[in-house]
Amino acid sequence: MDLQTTGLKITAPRKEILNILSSDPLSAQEVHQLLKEKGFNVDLVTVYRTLELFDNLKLARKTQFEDKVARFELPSDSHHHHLVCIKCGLVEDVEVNERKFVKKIEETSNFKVERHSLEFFGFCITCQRINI
Amino acid sequence: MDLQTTGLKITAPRKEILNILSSDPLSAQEVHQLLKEKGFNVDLVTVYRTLELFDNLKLARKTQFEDKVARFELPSDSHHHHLVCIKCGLVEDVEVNERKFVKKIEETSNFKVERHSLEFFGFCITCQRINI
DNA sequence: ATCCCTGCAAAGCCTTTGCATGCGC
DNA sequence: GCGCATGCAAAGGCTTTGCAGGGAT
Repeated sequence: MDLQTTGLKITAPRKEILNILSSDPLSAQEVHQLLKEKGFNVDLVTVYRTLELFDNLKLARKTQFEDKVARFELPSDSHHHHLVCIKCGLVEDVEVNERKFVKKIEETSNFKVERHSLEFFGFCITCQRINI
Repeated sequence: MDLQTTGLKITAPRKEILNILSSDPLSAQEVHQLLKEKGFNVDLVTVYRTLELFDNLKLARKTQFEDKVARFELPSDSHHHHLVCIKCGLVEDVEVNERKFVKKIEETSNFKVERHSLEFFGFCITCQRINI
């Protein structure tokens, strides 16, 4: 769904935030910082509200890692997961085919699985070399 | 590791908190509430500190779901994951053999995976029947 | 003109920190 | 008695809410 078809307004902050989003999950604060660097002074509250809106409209997807800040990324066609570097914070996308798991779990547990989260934490290639 | 061998002290709050913990992941606030119900008035801050301590000593394991509150459970011998009911909040343990995934990911991505999180969200059997 | 959107301020919630008192060893 | 543990108060960080002014349609 996009903004026009819902009767919602296309505004400068919304356009800029949508531009900044990518397949890398960004926190509201990071988006806010990036906006500032580009010369757009948008209130942090507006960033939060806009990201929440985008998530509702499925223009973005909200994810949550261990660090308890919410992150937002553009939804990609393929369902994917993340590799999060514990040291430098780098986030890489990774594809995993976990349908079998979900199916098996539904069969053995009587749970109806709606969604799942699967994230990997470790060291990216750079940080492995730098030696902790 | 246990308290004695580390030189740490065995106190009433620590004993009670350890008693309350189970394989169900509980938040600090929930532990605090349960203590109160049992007649133990332990400060919420103490609960936070104790749970953090237990996690460090591996007496408990800290996990984090989507709701951004940390939860603590007794570590079971088997590495397991959770089924979280979106409606009633019930948490069930589930075992999944995901070693193959981790191995494959390390091979294809150059990431060194230290740990991962895998949680499933859906509807428990009761809430499926009650009809949302 | 209408209603939505934004910014500012403030509050809410979970969690952490500082400090003096208290308790286990 | 020493040093860690606790309680109380307060702060910190992320996020949400209230409200009035400004802007898109």
